[in-house]
Amino acid sequence: MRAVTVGGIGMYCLMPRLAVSFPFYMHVSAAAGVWIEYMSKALPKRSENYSEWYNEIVKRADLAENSAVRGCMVIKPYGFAIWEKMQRALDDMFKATGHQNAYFPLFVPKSFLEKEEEHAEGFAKECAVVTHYRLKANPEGGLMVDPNAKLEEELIIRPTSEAVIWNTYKNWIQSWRDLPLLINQWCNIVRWEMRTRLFLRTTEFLWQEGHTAHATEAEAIEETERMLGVYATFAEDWIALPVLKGLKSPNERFAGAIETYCIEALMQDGKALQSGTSHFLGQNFAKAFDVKFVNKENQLEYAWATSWGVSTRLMGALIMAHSDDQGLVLPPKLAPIQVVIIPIHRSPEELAAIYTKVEPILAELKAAGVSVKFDDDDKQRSGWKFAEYELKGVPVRLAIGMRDLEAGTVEVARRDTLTKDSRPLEGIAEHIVGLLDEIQTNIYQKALAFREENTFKVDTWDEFKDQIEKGGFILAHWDGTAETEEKIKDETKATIRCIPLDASEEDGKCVFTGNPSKMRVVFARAY
RNA sequence: CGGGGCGUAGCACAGCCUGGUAGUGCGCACGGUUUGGGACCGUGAGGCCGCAAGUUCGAAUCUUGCCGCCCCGACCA
Repeated sequence: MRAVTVGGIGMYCLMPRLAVSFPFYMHVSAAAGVWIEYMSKALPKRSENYSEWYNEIVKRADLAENSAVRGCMVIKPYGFAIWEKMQRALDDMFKATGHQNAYFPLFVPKSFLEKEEEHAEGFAKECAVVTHYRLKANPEGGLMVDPNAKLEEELIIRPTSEAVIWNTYKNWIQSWRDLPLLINQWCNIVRWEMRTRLFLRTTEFLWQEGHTAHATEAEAIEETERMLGVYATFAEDWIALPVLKGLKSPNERFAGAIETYCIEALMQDGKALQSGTSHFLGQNFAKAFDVKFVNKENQLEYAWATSWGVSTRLMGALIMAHSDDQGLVLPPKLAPIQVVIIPIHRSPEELAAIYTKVEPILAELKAAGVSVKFDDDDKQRSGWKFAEYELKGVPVRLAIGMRDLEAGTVEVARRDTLTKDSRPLEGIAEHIVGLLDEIQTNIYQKALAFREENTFKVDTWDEFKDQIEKGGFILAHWDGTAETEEKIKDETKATIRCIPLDASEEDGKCVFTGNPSKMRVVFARAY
């Protein structure tokens, strides 16, 4: 990180000395406002260094920071507030589809993890293992692991909970009357990744994992697809993020699954981000953990399983999908603060006068369910606040000063378009409620337009290699073999993101081998 | 695990080549002037210069070893 940030940070540090002569640029916004933007505090530009831009935005918008523990982040209050809003919305959707929350242990005995063979193999390489249960004073100072406190059996810190949960389900499921069993858990998990990035890939992360058991294959598949639908709806309606729904190729399938469904989103740098997965697990786990039930015909059967999850990676998707060079852009539905009101005053008397006008607006907005902050903090000046709330992605900003009091107006600024205009105070709350909806829609439409502009049908290998460098989703024919997929990955770093659920049959030739193909699949480089 | 880079104040860095008062900017504290797009001036606090050993009269600086972090690859939600 250090090497990369030198340019950016170094630049800011030089600024004060050069302030007088340093060029600033103005950009005239579409509606009325003119922005004067001093570059001194600017973020790195997306166009120049996307990943540095991402890292800086996460830190400077106070979302998260690297902790003292390798690969693990501290999610800061502002970032966590966004995550909580995501949790709330998702949790409501889970409940509405009949699920209940429960909690299972952090530790998975090694013998449990071993039981489903593919599952074990898939996760073995990235497990944190607890081998001892006690420390003792080290004669050379500090503490040491007590060699006498070795665990009989190692405990794995859950990389996912299928094993513990299906071991539990064995005791919960006896009859078809016990099914379906629809459980979700919110928790943290650990996957020992080689390289980590805030929110996108951390050693420990927060997620939710749904684990359901069903009496029939059809029911389980229906559940898998239902939850994929929930994820897609959440992504589109809340994150304002258009997603492709599809199936993973066998190579990319979850370890232990018969079929993995996913939602895939396109980020502004042209890379794909897997944003959620829903797995049809067949009877694999029921067999591994001996979960049988008596069906209506009084016959013993193995239960059918699904699991599905989304993680704090969604925060990464949220940031990368919408934000700009001024900072975060939050969809109103997930913004911890939807509206900020900034008074512009010189004295306590002026502030008091402003507040008499602001108070009813605050009340009206709160009554309408809008989260609004009146920032009369005297320690910062208004200009500083403008920049700060832009950095933090607050969707709507109102500024009100003495000029407005005289004119009976208020300045309304939109974060998504960076426009501002002056409006009458009269009826402002109602206007804002409508504006928040408009912003939510606009952000989604913008992201959708971006994805459409960056989705390409490609039919030749040369075109493919060329386009993959430029980024975006590539729709291409594939012969359906793992070998071809592997070779394409080796040559281009592109993977099959998904086989779209809504793809129509179309005869064609595999872009790599020329073998016959019935359908286009989606290729991209991915996070 | 392979290849690069870096550890000096809360943060970002300079100083090291050529050994001898520990420096700059941001931030922080106090005071004043300011306040419609990241204010300015003044004063001040803040350091085991990653750790250990060595060379030397003397080490942030030279040597050796260790530890940690970051970036690029392989692995992944």
